[in-house]
Amino acid sequence: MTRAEENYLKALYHLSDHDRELVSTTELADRLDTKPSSATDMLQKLHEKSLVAYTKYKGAKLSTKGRLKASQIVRKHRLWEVFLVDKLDFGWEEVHKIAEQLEHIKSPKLVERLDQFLGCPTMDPHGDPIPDQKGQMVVVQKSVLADQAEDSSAILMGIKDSDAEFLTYLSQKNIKLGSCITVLDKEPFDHSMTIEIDGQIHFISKIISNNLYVQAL
Amino acid sequence: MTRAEENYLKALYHLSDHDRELVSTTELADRLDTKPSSATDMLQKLHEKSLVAYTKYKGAKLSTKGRLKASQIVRKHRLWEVFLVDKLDFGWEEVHKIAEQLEHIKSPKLVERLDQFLGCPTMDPHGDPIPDQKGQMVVVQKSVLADQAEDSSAILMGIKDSDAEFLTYLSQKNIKLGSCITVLDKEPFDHSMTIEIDGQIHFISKIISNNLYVQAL
DNA sequence: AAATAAATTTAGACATGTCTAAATTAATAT
DNA sequence: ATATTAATTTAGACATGTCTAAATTTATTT
Repeated sequence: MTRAEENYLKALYHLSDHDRELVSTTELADRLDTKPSSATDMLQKLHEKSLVAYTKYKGAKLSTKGRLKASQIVRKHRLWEVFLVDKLDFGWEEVHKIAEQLEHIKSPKLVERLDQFLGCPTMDPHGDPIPDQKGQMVVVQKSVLADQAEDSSAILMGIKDSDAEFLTYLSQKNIKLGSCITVLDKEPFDHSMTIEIDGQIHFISKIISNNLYVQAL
Repeated sequence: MTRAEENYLKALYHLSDHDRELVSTTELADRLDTKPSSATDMLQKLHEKSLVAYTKYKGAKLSTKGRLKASQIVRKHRLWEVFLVDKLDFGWEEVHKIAEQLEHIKSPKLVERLDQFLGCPTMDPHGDPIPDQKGQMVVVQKSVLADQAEDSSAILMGIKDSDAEFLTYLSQKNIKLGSCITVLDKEPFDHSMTIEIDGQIHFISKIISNNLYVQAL
């Protein structure tokens, strides 16, 4: 298993996460910041290895074997993120890039020892679930802050699109996983809202509120 | 910096450690389990990058820049080894192969955070010194158990050639860093010796006693 | 249903790092 | 000092993963 192969499997895993049946070469190429022709080459290779079901001009999806392999990479990625945040005091916006390297370390024993060392966490620092060795993970009801009713409260459970910039934005506003958010006001016009967190008032746009997973109280 | 380049720098670092002035392509190739022609190619490339001083048909040695780079890789290798042994309870014979992967992770911040997390250790699990950010490390008097006088005692400080098989052998005999070793008898014939560790008697050959660094008491 | 547009694949090229086999240089022996 | 041997380098090839440009297939439009 080369690093490139692993990256393609992981990309397919995430793209088919949102229940798209088949992933196109263009989507895949965009995700991996490469060209569709490169994606084609790799899909053919992964198909040969029975990790991907690929039909010319149609698209690709992971085989059972491929999905398991991908989930193990995601497992490693998220466990290392927990390590970086919980043990080395990194901010949640810093860990993704480092975990992208660490996820390729090959040692099943290391993964399981790390898992135990961290207390077998089920969620990573962004609220994403950590698959177990078999690829299973806890399923959480994902509702989005944007859909929360006025004058109701909710706990921040996860970040939908956790890119570094957005995470920094949240940190600056002292918004973190587990924070209790109260919706004070919703503007019907642009769907922006006024919220309260730890006694502080914030105005957030719909783009923001749509990116925050919450659990209603 | 590619992984291959890093491996060549590290190999040069270790080979010139024992104060050989120039390293030959054959030595380098042997160490990296590759062919001399490949070593030549890489040496020319590293010379271009001013990481290595290389003269055709003569040999190569690290430049100041190259040595610093190499020491940083060794630093990472040894810090990760400490992590694996101290935090994840790996045996000292298991960690080398995993650390060979971890040493290539690129994140200066990670290295320094890890260092602090581990309590800024100066030695790795095999008793080898850990270079600091500038490549400096503690210099320890290295005497070898073989040179220890009869009826004297010494503390095990390090392993000269710490390959996995040898380390497993030592673990089985309950010999570890810090163990107090008393030389009961030295056989002048083959230089084998009888030693006592934690009340247990062992007979060891000169090959073994030559591989154990000790500090006399 | 044919023509155009968009997506996808193929062909051929390049970079990296490796190899084998041949050529060259250095070391050794007579 | 020359011949032979050993070490080293060069030349040309291959595998991986990428690219651009051209060819092909699918989707869309009229």
